[in-house]
Amino acid sequence: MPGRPRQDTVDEAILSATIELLRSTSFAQLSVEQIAKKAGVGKPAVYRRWPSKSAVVADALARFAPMPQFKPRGDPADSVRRGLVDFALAMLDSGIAHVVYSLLGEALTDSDLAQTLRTRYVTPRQEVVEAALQRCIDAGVLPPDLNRASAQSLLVGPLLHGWIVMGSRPDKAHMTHLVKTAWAAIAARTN
Amino acid sequence: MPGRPRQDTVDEAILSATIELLRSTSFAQLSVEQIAKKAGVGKPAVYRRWPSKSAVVADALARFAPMPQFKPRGDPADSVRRGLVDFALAMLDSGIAHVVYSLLGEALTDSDLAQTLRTRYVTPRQEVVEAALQRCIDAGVLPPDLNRASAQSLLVGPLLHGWIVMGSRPDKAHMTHLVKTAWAAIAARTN
Amino acid sequence: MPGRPRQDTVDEAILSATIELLRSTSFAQLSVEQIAKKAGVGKPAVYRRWPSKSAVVADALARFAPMPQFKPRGDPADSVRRGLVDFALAMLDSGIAHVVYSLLGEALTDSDLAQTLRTRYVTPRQEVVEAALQRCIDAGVLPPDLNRASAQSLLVGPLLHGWIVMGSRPDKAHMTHLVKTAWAAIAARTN
Amino acid sequence: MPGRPRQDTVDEAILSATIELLRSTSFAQLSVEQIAKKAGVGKPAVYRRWPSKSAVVADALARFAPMPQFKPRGDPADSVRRGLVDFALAMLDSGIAHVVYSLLGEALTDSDLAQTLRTRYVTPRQEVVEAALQRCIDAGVLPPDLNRASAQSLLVGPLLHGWIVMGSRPDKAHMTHLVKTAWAAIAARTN
DNA sequence: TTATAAACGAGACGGTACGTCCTGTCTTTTA
DNA sequence: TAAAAGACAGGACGTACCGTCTCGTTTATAA
Repeated sequence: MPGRPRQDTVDEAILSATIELLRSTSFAQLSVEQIAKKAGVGKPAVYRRWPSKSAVVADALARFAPMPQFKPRGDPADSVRRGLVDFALAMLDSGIAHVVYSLLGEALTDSDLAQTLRTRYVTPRQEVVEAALQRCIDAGVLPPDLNRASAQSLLVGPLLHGWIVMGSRPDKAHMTHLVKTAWAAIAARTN
Repeated sequence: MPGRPRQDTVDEAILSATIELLRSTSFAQLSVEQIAKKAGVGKPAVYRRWPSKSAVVADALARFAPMPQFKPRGDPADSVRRGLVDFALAMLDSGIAHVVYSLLGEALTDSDLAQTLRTRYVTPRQEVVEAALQRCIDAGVLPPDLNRASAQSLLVGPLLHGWIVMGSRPDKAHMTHLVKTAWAAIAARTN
Repeated sequence: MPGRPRQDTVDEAILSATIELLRSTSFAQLSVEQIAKKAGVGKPAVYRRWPSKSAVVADALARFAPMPQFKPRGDPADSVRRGLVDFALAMLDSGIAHVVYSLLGEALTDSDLAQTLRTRYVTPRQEVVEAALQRCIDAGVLPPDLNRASAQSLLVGPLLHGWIVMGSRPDKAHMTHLVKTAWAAIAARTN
Repeated sequence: MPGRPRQDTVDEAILSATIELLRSTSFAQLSVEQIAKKAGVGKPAVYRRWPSKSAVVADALARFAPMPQFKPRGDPADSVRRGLVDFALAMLDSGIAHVVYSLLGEALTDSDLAQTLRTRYVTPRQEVVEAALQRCIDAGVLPPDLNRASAQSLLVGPLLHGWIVMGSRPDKAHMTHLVKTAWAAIAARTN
């Protein structure tokens, strides 16, 4: 197939510029023009790759947002609890957690965006958590009939809830407390 | 002091138009011009009352978004659990829950908005939940040293978490399950 | 009629900027963005008044291009001949004669532009010439059954023909020669 | 020298496509991209051959625009007059006369274009007319000291003047009248 | 009762950004 | 090495909104 192929460096430059800008800008205030300028790229180079600002941002998150990590060795319950707390802290430190909320809000009235966001951002992270939970089940520290979706909501939902609604950054101790409490609940009963 | 006083009907028309539009539009796509047009009002009438689109939307949420309601009689624990589930369902039915996420995301880089949103939207709702939890403490079904912030995060955080990340509307049974599990956790131990 | 009225100063600024730019730019290279910037005006202020670049330029010509002038006293034939030569020289000196050709070319595939250009630019100038010719007929120096359209073509057509095709600026003597020769032809016979 | 040679068919395709498009498009609206697409050719193939849109169009005119033709036999004056009228009619019928005006307008602020246009379009046509006039001088029907430039302006200038400024297509009779009147003037006196 | 002054709907203002199209150049594969 | 194909940086297009500023009108005090 003839024609000049797209340069991967351009993709990279656009996504990097996007993440960089989002550290100091809200999603609504971010503009494609800023992105293109910061990336040293023409606007059409952006639109050739993504159909909208939302899509660029979704991809930038997929590419650069933190991924939960769980140590496969040692106490599996502890691995999950520590991994989730570290993930939440990494989100806070990344400076882009606010974008996730804006974008999830947008996605609820834009099914294309929702599709992208789930495939590229949400699902990969859920799968990592799922695998960690499975190790706990295999080790017998979680019940075999655990409802995975519920468990994820109960463990992850509370972590950034206080931060997003109150704006005060939670400390590690508080997060550890939250995840331990939730863990006790899901470990105690059949889900 | 002379001069024509502001008409309350204009405030009302603007906020109603805003909520109406938000049922079918994302926050980013909503414009003040649309709001003014739909409200049958000039743009200056909007800017005379609020400094920005965000501020209008924050006020519209404060005015029209569901408020948690708890029956003061009967089993206090059941009152809290039922009240929270009903609140979450009301948010889903209102068609504006997505705006809350977008707006909370915006608020993290806009302290004026954050201030408004907390004062007018978040805090009033937290206080209602707080009072309901206090009734449980008074009745002895929750420990007296309960950490209120943690408890709210653990109870509320999971409820819409699955919906926002997966886009599938949770049913009442699932929500009831979530809130019961979380409740068991906070009731069981000292927080 | 409600609403803030348009400012005449904005019209003026846009047309002046247009003429100014056209002295050193071809019609094809001129951009609405340049015009707006030079006029200290937003692009929408231009598009609120005219539907296209062509329309702005047509109006600018109508407003600022030279108008033929004929002395009503003295020898009427001499008045016409001198007036036409002076008009041609004024067009050359104005630095915008080239635009007339580009625009007439555009008008042939754009009937809206053609309409504007004729109403606002061509016809007013033809009428002035027509009146001067009529004075000659009244004075008996031109035949009463003169074909006006032919006469105008024969007198005006040759004047800038050499300039436009060869690019060399004709001098006054040459133009005087052309108009005198053409005059002899139309005065000699019934048209 | 090695390598693939240029295909003459490409030149041909580009110029044909240009002329074809110009029958229904103004010069300003024409784009190189359209030309390339219509010619089934890449843009670089165009830019390899011509430096700009203007240059392509100038060459297309040189290649496809009508050329004045004069019968060498019979009455030489009649030959010139008929030839000029037929030429003007051919220009009208070709559907590209409007381009000539736009392009001449552009040429006045673009000396490269002016150069090309004169060498390839204007001069060849003037030379043909010049030769026809010379035959008239040789035959004694025009004065030997005829100013050729003036004569061409007087004969050719009026022909399309009415059409371009009024937009109404002149008929053959009217053109014949114009050229005869002008002819009488230049034949009558020393130029 | 009459100023005065503010709010009203409307809409123009200087701007910014949109998403598209085109420019003229550069880079790839194919022939 | 020229071909087509098409990506590249850049710039202009014409539109939608931004938040501000007149307009002419309406409406309620305060003089």
